Amino acid sequence: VRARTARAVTIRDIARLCGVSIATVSRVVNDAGGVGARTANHVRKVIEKHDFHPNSVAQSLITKRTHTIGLVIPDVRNPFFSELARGVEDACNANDFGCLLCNTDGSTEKEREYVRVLRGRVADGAIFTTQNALESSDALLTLRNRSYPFCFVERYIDEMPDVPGVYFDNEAGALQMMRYIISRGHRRIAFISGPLSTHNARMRKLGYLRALEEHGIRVDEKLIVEGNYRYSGGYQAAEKLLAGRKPGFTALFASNDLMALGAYQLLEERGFRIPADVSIAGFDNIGYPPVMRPLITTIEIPAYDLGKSVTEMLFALLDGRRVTPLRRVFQPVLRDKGSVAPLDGNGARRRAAARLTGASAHPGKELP
Amino acid sequence: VRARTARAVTIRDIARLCGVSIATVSRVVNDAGGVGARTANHVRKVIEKHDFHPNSVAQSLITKRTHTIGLVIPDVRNPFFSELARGVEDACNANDFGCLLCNTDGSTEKEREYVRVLRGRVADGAIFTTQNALESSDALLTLRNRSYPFCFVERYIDEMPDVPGVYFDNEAGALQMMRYIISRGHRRIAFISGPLSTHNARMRKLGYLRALEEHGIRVDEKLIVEGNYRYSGGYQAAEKLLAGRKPGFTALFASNDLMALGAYQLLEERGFRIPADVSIAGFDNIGYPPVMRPLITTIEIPAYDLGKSVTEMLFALLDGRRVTPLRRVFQPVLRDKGSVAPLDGNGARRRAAARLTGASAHPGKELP
DNA sequence: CTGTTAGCGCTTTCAA
DNA sequence: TTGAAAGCGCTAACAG
Repeated sequence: VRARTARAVTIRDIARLCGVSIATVSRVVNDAGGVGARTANHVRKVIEKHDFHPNSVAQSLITKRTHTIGLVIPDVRNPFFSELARGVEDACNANDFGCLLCNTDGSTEKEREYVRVLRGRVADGAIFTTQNALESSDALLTLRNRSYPFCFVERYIDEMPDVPGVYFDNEAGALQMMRYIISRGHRRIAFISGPLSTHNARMRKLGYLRALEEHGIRVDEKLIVEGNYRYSGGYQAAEKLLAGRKPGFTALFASNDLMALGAYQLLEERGFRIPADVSIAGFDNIGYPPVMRPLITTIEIPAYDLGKSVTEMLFALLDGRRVTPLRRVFQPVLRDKGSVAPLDGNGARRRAAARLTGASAHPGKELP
Repeated sequence: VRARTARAVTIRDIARLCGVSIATVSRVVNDAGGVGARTANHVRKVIEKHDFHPNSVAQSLITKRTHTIGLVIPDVRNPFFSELARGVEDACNANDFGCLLCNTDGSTEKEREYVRVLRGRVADGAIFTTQNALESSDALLTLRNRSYPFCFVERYIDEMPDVPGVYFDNEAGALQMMRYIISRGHRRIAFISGPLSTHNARMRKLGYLRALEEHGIRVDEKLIVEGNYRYSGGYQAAEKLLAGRKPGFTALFASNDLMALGAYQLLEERGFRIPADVSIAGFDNIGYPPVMRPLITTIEIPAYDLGKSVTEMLFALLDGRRVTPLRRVFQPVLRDKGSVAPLDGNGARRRAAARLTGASAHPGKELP
């Protein structure tokens, strides 16, 4: 298979074929006007006939625009990011831009590498999302120093307050969920945070703490565990929370749905019924097919809209338009799916304790 | 916010700063050799100091390689495609390539548009996946005529037998599943196909039919419904299958997991228990968090591997290497998750009929 | 209205 | 070992 790209027809070929200069051809190609109707038509016909397509690399070299942006995310397979990516891509598409997909797996190394590639002017600008804040910011700092246009989504870096971004009000979301849980009568509420190196994890935790304070509930450090936003992390965190054998809580609030589900598995394995024995709440509102159970009461983050929104923000930046406000913040919506039960007195806790010796509901289940 | 890209430092700047020619700098940058050690070191130091990065657009113009490929898929939000995309991206990354994400939603219009963009030499090659075969092939035909390098994954177009591709043996997968279902005692097996305009849907159906023939089971057209690979499509198809009020089947085989789940919902709403009353099987093995129920016995398609594999195939094409074989076919693996129950005599069917008047298990559930 | 010309930033002969 | 020079395919003044 000899598949090397054939020599493409160039603007010069068309010019020669039409007996005009390449400038004229360029003008009709770009609808720049200033070309006689007859000439223009003829040129168009020849272009059509020979299926000429301008070489966009050459165009980019001179216009200094590639019409491409980079999207740097941890992993497209995470439903949250694929949703976000789709929002970005749709916005790009609407503006005749392409979107370069960059998966970092949260690795500073990979992110740095992508930054290197992007600033080679492969992309006109870039969008960066969640990452451990400090470690990788040096790469971003050089970008900023070169005044390379970029925006953040759900990524907050203290050192760069001037970078435009789209955010979600994580603290408000956690606060709202906590108020709801508390309104159902719970006072002993366990919390599984995200990795506290990330800004959003810290904000969610802040919301949790704020709510406790607001209701005069004493913070119990034994009820707080740091997770990693992954399923297995939720499972392990729940394991840790139950270490003392006595479930010191009637409700469990995980910082994202995946961890909530991981915790759900552990709890179920230990014989707890949810929400009868323990209530569970999550964050993200990952969309699964409607029949899928369990359903977790959660906070919805409009990932698609976040993606679309940053992209438009980035375009404003690219156009040299004023970006106001510098930050756009999306507000949370609570999605009640019934996994937080009302608490009648101390009942749930006592029942839970009683079930502790019960057989595992799902003995041989593996973690991913 | 004035964010227009600042003038970047160019090779000429470095040359001047070093007192050498740009050719020398170029040699150093590309490790082309033929440069004195002292000069090279000095140049490297200056490059480092001024943070020079070669403009890749200019490089591309001359080398005629952009180090980017295009990935054209229906929708990243579909877990199958995000998995595939990740495989593609990883392979790209390993070869210092970028991956341009192109979502078409199955629209011929969008696909054509992307083809136009890609052939502008934005990408060195492209990967195309599932789509209605005939309608959009004209765009692909022009690509081929221009000998633009591209490959298929899970997309088969009769008119282009010479395009390299990576495939999944859909017929074998369906056959394997059917044999399994039949081995459990089922003879009345309903089938929900994918859109028959696609090759893989036709192949899966073929596997279904082949298995029936193999076991001397008469084909009942009333047990075959065409779906659309979507959740709602599975729901509606199941509705149609139950139209006569009597479930004329003891097992239901859907051409993908999403439809299987949609059908599951309908069946459950109608009061059937699964798999006690009706068995259900799917295709794709979409990965959900481990606690999630229901589990559907299914055929696994290694989407990630498919993606990785085509990408490597495309790279071979780009290198002018011989692509052999022209087609790579991945084989199915059955994942038993317990949704296909053994059938004892006619029991299941009779029980199912009896339950028909029962109340809906999930009354107010909405479709997406 | 149209053509000439000078690059965009880089790679790559070809000479020295 | 190094440099000069010729482009890659196109756009954008600037003349005519």
